[in-house]
Amino acid sequence: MDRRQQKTRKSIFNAFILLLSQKNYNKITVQEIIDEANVGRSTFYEHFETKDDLLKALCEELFGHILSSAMDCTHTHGLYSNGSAPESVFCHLLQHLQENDNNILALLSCESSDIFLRYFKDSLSQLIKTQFITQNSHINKNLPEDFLINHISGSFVEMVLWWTKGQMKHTPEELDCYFRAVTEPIL
Amino acid sequence: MDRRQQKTRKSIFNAFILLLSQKNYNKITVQEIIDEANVGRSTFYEHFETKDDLLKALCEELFGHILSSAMDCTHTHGLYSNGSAPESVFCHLLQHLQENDNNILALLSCESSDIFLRYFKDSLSQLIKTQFITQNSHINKNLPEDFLINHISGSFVEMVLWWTKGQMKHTPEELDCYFRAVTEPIL
DNA sequence: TTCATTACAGAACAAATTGTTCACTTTCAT
DNA sequence: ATGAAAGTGAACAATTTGTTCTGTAATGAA
Repeated sequence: MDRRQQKTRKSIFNAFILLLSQKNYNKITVQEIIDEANVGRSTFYEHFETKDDLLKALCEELFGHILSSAMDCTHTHGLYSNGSAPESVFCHLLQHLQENDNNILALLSCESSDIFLRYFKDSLSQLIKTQFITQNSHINKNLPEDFLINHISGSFVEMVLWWTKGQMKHTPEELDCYFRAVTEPIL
Repeated sequence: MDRRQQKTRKSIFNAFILLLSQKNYNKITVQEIIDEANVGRSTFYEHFETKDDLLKALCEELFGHILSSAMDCTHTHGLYSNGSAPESVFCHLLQHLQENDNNILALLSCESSDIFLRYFKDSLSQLIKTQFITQNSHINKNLPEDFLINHISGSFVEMVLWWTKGQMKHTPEELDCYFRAVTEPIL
């Protein structure tokens, strides 16, 4: 990819993230994005078809990394590692979020964070689903599998939302502990 | 309130709900709303300042009823009634939703359902909070109270989302049973 | 370094949307 | 019946969107 393209793409992403931290997604105009990114109007539309397209591209870029990283972790350890805490996939995810690559925390705590958490949850559900199939520890409960998957992934993103909205006054390790406390008893 | 106002307001609400079942909130224009509602442009703006204002008014109208009804239920029975199922506030809420007053189910299963569930969750959190204060059954756990409240309300709306997205192939009683299975063990 | 390719800038453009205003008509409550 | 309140419909400026164009500058390969 041309260096110019990389630079432009990154400028637009950064401008977009900055604006998202200031106002609602719906209220952001393409004009504001290109002003902040300092790129021409036609340039924007050569990179992205619409504002929604930009949003989608941003989500894919950000959560692609995180989820694939988590996927590796899951392969070696399972969803929860048997026994002690630190290798939990969920803890791994939380730590990864706290590292704040690409300013992802700005997105998860902004006014439109729902959009990103929804995207995150969908990816997370798929991850958990594959894990459930190999694990089967839940069969003895008479709860529908897709209900359980939805509950786990949903609870996780709701926790992340609570975490970020409250200025993140907890460590990933504490959160992981809380999450285990409310999910392990039901598996 | 004048009959004309009632009629106009209801027309706009219905048109809005219909459109929400067809396309994303962001993509709906005021022009489409007034065409569908068959009211004049100036009339719309006499009732609502903006589209966002309409959304807020709709939420207040719909969830106002449901939540106040649940509030009464909570006062007499507590969050979960001691012992047997049918008086559970959550079951009551689900039954209320299934009655589909004002076509609320169309909103909870539409593309923009997040918006409504978010509003619903905020109201629900307040309800649960007051209940927790009087109940205190969770003090022995070392989980932050606001984390627990967020977890309960969050799990509930995620369940409702799962329910509606899956064409509601479950009864409120079944859902209540599932919900108890994943929340009672942690209280 | 040269040079063809590719990306960007910037302006202009039509179309759509928003929110306001105003003169007019209809409906309501008494 | 009549004044008051509500709705109509058209017109309006101001934004916003997405496209198209010409000219300029950066890139990467030979």
